[in-house]
Order: sequence, then structure tokens, then C-alpha cells
Amino acid sequence: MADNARHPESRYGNRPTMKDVAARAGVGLKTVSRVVNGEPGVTPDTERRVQEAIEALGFRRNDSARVLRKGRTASIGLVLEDLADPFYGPLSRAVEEVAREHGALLINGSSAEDADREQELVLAFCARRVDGLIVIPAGSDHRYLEPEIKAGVATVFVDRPAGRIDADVVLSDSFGGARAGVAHLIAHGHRRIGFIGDQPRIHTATERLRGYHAAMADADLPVDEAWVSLGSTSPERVRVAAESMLAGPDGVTALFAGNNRVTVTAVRVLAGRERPVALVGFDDIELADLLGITVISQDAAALGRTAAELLFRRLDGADGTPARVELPTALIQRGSGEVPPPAGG
Amino acid sequence: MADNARHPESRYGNRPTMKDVAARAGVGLKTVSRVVNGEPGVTPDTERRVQEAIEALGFRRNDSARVLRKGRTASIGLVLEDLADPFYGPLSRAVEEVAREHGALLINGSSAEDADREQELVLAFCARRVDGLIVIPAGSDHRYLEPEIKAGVATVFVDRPAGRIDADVVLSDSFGGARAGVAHLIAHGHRRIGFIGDQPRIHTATERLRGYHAAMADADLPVDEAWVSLGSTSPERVRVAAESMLAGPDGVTALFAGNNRVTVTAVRVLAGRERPVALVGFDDIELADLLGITVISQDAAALGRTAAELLFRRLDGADGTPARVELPTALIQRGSGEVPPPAGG
DNA sequence: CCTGCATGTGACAACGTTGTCCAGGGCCTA
DNA sequence: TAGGCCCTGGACAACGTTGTCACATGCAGG
Repeated sequence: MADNARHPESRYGNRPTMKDVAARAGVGLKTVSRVVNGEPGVTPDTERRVQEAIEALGFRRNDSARVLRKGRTASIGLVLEDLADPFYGPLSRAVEEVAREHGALLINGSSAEDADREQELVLAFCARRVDGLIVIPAGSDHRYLEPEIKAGVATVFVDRPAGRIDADVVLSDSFGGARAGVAHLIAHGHRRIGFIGDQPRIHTATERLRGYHAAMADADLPVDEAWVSLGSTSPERVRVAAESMLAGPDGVTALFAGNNRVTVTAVRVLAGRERPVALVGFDDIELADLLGITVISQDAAALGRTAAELLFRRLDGADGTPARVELPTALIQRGSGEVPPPAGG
Repeated sequence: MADNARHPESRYGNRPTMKDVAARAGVGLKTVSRVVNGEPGVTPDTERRVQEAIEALGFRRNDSARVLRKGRTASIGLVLEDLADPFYGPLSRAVEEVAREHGALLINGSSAEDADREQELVLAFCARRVDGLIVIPAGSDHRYLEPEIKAGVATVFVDRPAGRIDADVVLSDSFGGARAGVAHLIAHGHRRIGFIGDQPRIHTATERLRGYHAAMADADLPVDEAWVSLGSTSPERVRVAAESMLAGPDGVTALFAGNNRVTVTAVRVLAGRERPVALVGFDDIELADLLGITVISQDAAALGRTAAELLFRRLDGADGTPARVELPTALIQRGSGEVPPPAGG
């Protein structure tokens, strides 16, 4: 009765341990360990007896205890903004695939674009002693990670650079992509182009805005401040922003959407209008081909894969100054970006 | 030098432990533990000294060791088919959200629809001593989980029932949903309706097929075996299947797509045809409203939330026979399902 | 027959934390 | 002022595993 609850607070029904296996097999504890870990120096006969005991008891090695001894957990943490965002699915999957190749498990968390929650997650991962971290930053100050990094937790930032610390980062070329997208609209005759982006504290949002301004400047086009809108990507806000830019005779004739969520809402808004408006969006979208949406495409899976590979190189001992990798984007023409401005525009 | 590598195999740069903190603060080990865990019985002055030492050393509690002592890991494992599939993003996010409410972390893994890989992941999670498991089954035999469940690992299956063991499961009403979708097509005048689904070993695939047959039988319509195709959901296969069903004067006038991936390919195939073909798909898809795709929608987030809540009820001690929860689906009319058959059809 | 060596095996400490238990000191009451 | 209690703090064992080391045994060679 009493020994039926070695862990009063636990609901584990007393899982067998190596000690139990050893007792049943009539061997020493260490011999069981050797068998379980495939270490040499065990006679076939002993090994068989141990295997039988393992089988009979349903023993499974406790990796928590193992970790405590060995120091490595063979797991990495991934903090992203929202697992439900279609952009992060492929990224997450790519990270998982690389982790799997290295025999590591993936612990996931969504920050919901909240800096405190990001920190909370990251530190929880560190308490679990993950070997490494891949972080899509929500906050803009990552000095809280300094002791962790100093203690040996490899860390790679993705999609946006870390704030106030020097660390590895893998990015898409937001500036160049946006510049190319806006230049594409200009090349098709547009002179009044609107930009709707994410909140300005997000690095990619400002980079893309910078690309917009660069393209306009390249073509010597003025930018009316009413054509630019940064803020939440909620459908309501984006809708209001788009409609206000499009209103009136001097409204914009083309829109550049700063990310996938903005694009989706923009498509909905434009679908309800009579006069066609040109649209280029940052990020590709499923079924965009059928809807004829021209986009600047970034390869989310490549971002994840690159970051994870960099992380494991660090874990395998690669030293050196923090790397900054920038992946190219691609303009995919599907029609919406090739709509000319109206005759009088 | 020597003590700079207490763990020869570890890359942790000797993280400080409670012992180190205790030494620096000039208190006992247990006192540090009390402060870290917010236990009572520490004077404000002592607490301050300890906090300062923690701060100065960058100490962070090692949860691996904690877990070993306490028996609970405050983490749950989620095995699904593919994180990159848009259906699983919201599901995964919902699970994460519930886990967060219960102070647990989420460990993720994709089985890639492979039974061996599912088992490998599940057992790896068990070795980590996750408190609970949420599994979207890839395999059809889960007896390998019996010792784990007996040892107290709470387990909930989602989207498909477990194979050969009796366990909690949360499902969508695949049968009813498909039946309603096909009945909808019949109500709009179709008599020759094609069904393209996933591989027959997948429970939802056969359930949806069953729904298709039921709806046809309800209307006393014959089913030509050439109208039914189960198999891989790769675009190539689905395209071939769809084109062959649609070919000829006696080809089908409507298609029912068995899941989101099939629907996407079907839309692409149908977009290339002159004569309109009606389409209803299982699972909603982003932008389906703009494309006018009629779907049977299942609430992936609700599946995840329901499963996670059930899991935590089990962890909180809820006993009783395994539950089977079935969530309803909804028909969303958007146009593609309301296309009538051609005059002669 | 003893030495030397290889091989298989087990005893033991350690990993970092928490639960149990006990000691010392201050305070209250009789 | 003695006796009891509460409050704070620390010593110690235990969690389940692995690394180190030492002990048996067996066999070959001197």
C-alpha cells in the first residue's frame, strides 16, 4: 500500500526503473543501462535476460533522469508568433524535420506577438534546458537572453533580428522584395500607390515600408502620407485603411500589401469594387494562383531549414561571430499586379 | 581548468546551481529552493540576499532535475500528421492555448502519415515523461501504448479513433458531414456525383465515403465504381482521378472532395474546364469565400480545444470509461455546390 | 603454477532539485 | 525565569540515470 505511492503527487503508476529490471533479470543496475543504451560488453545471454525483463515490465528509460546526468536534452525550442498562421506552418515543419535528422525533439510555443509572452516561453524552454532556441522575435529587447546564451544555449533568430543583442539571424530580403514589388506596379504605370503594413515595431514591417519608399524615390514619385498605413493586421483596420486610400479621385490606383494577412483582406476589399485596382502582396498564399494575385514570395520552409541548420552547426561546435543570412524573395506575376491604372489615373 | 568542465560531453557552460546561489548568498541550499519556488518561511531580508545572488549569477532552475524529483513534467505531447497542413495549424494552436492555461508546455511532432514514425514519436514523448499525449493517429494499431497508458500517461486521440485499444477520442462527424454535402449536390439536381478521398486506411476517409454512399442510397441513386477514388492526396493523383471521372458524356456532373488538399486540386482542375462542374469540399479553406467554394466545414480549433480539455480533465483525476466526442460539421454555401447539372445531365 | 591481460559485471558517486526532519533562536505566557 | 511554541534555516536522502572504477573470471604465455 505505502510503496504503491512512492510519488505522492505523481500520477505515474510507479513506472518500472532500471533497478526493477535489474532485479527481475538478476543482474546489476549498470548492466541494464548498458543493454538499454546498446553499449558493448554484455554477453548475448545476459542481454537476452535483460531484454525479457524490460519487455515483461514495460520498462521505458526515463529521459529526464538521463538528461540530468548527461547535460544534453536533445530538444530545441521554437518560439513563433502563431502556429495557426499559414506562414509559420511550413517554417515550423522545416525546423522539425532538421531537428529530427539530428535526433532532437521540438518544443513549440506561440508568443501571439507579445513580448512578455515571448520571454516567458523562452525562459521556460531554458529551464527545460533545451539545447537550442529558434526565435521569431515579438519583443525588441532580448538582453534577457544574455545569461542563457553565455551558459551555452545556442540561439538563432528568424524573420526578424534580435533586439539589443548580437546573435545569429536568418531573414528574408524584406526591403528588396518590397522595393521590387512596388517597382513592378510603377512599371505598369501606377503613380499613386498605397502601402498597408504591419505594426511599425515589427522589423519586417518597417523594412518593407523602406522598400516602398525606395521604389517610389527611384521613380521620382512623391508619396502622400495618406497612402501609407502601418498598424494591426486585423481585417477591420486593414479594410478601413484600404478604403480610405482608395477613396476620391486622387485615391491610389494600386496597393502594396505588407504581409499575407493584409493581402487576404485587401483581396476581399478589392473584390467588392467596380473599378479594378492593382495589388501586389508580400508572402504567397494558398490558391493565390487561382485568384490571380501577384505576390512577393518568400520561402518560409527555407527560412526554417536554414535557421535550424545554423543552430545545429552551432551545437556541433561551430564558433565565430554571429551570422546574418538573408534569403532572396521572388516576384510571382499572376495578374493582380499587372492591372494598369485607369485611363485618367 | 578541470572544474571548468564538470560535464565533459555537455556544452552547457557550467550553469550555476542552487548550491552556487546558496554559497554566494551565504544561506543553505533549501532556502534557495524556497525562494525560487515562492515557498513561505523565508524572511524578507534573506529572500533579498538570495534574489540578488540569483540575479548576479544568472541562475535558472533546472526543470529536468525538478521533474525527476516531482514526477510531473508539466508538458504534453502532440503528434499530428503535418504541421504544414493548414488544417493542423489552428488545431495545434488550440491545444497549445489550453496547455498554456494549465501551465504546460507543448512538444510537437509530425508523423507524416507514417505509422512507424508515429510510434517513434509517441515513445520518445513517453521517454520524456510527458504528462499526456494528444495523437492524431497515422497507424491503425496502438497497442504499443498500453504499458504507457497503464503507467498513467493520459492519452486522447483526435480526428480518428485509436486502433485496437479503447481510449478517449474526439472526432468530427465525417459521415454526417459527407452525407449532407452529397445530399446538397443531389438536391441541386445532380445524379452522377464523383467522390475523391484520402487513403482508405484513414478512418475519416472511409467515413466520408460511407456518407457519400448513404446520401446516394437515400436518393435511390446508383453509384458507378468509376466515380469513386480513394488514395494519395497528391495533386497528380487527384488530377488524374478527377479528369477520368469527368470525361465522356456519362462523366460525373459534380464532385465531392474528401479533404482540403483534394479540394484545392479539384478547384484547379475545374478552373481549367469550360463546362461548370459542381463541387463541395470537406474542410474549409482560406479564401474559399472569394473563390465561391461550397464546403463542409469542421472546426479544427474546436477539435484541438476539446481534446486538450479532455486530456487535462484526465490529468486532474477524472476517471471513467473512455469518452467519444463527435463534433458537428456545417455546410457553407458559396456557389460551387449550387451549380446545377448541364441541361442534358 | 603464477603473471598478465582481456572481458564481463557490478558498486558507487554524481547530476540538481525537492520533501522530510531537526536544530537553534526569539517570543509569549505562566 | 522556565517552559513551550513558532519561525527560520539547514542537513540529508531520494528521484533514475550514467561515468568511473574495481572486481571477478578465464585464458595464454612464461
